[in-house]
Amino acid sequence: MPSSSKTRKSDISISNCGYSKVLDIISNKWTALVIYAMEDGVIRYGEMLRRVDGISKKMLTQTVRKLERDGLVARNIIPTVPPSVEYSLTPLGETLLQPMKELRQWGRGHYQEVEEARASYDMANASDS
Amino acid sequence: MPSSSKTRKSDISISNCGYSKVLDIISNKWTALVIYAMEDGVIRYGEMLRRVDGISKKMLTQTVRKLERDGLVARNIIPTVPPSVEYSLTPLGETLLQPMKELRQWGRGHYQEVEEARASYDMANASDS
DNA sequence: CTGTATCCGGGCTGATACTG
DNA sequence: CAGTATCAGCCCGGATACAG
Repeated sequence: MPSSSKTRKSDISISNCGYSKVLDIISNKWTALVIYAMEDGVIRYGEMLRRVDGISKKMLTQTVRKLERDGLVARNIIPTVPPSVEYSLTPLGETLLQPMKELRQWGRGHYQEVEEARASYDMANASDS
Repeated sequence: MPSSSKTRKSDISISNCGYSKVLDIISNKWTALVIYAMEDGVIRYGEMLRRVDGISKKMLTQTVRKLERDGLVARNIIPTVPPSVEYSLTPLGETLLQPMKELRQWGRGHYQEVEEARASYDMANASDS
């Protein structure tokens, strides 16, 4: 897993908007969930593994590393035996938490409408190929 | 392209949060960009193709169809020769636009910090494998 | 407890060509 | 103009095993 600054796919054509840059950060499957696991403060690795339901160790590490690289998450290694590692949001990460909360609130408030729209759409197009 | 309501991968373990549901809508590569192309009002297919830099016809259609199914976008077919199709946000879509704008604003305001953090991180870990 | 390494399958995505 | 169809590649992400 190179920590290179090599350009990724999303660098090619989505650099004008400024919004896409945020997506590059939070659009991964687990990123947002991991951030939310830290919204109440410091949390340890194993605790996150439990809190973020369904995530694997691999993806948790990968996600948290990326967030650390982006400066949104701080990692604090406590040299005990066995070792423990604490994660928390940086001040920068906290500023991102605000807009994300609004998005979550939108989801809670409107997702049912979305599901109804889907059902309605599928109903109307049920006979199509 | 089935319009089936078959469960997708993201249904398995990310149904508790309510936030993930929003991600299911906007986390695709192009979805957010397409929504933004409509933020100023009605826009035609070809115009979007130009406005959303780098998107292919296939992905534009696919993205816009999904949004239509989710009830966020309205499609208005004008029976001319050659035909033209207008897209616009539904009232529900407009409500989503608000939180998204805040996210975009965050990106504009903080992305430079993120880039600096990345550079710093890469610098510190340059010698690693 | 906190990771890392490897395999591998599926879906997203781009490129291209075709259609009404 | 506004799509659809098909092919192929690549990366995401899950499972599993191993390590400090």
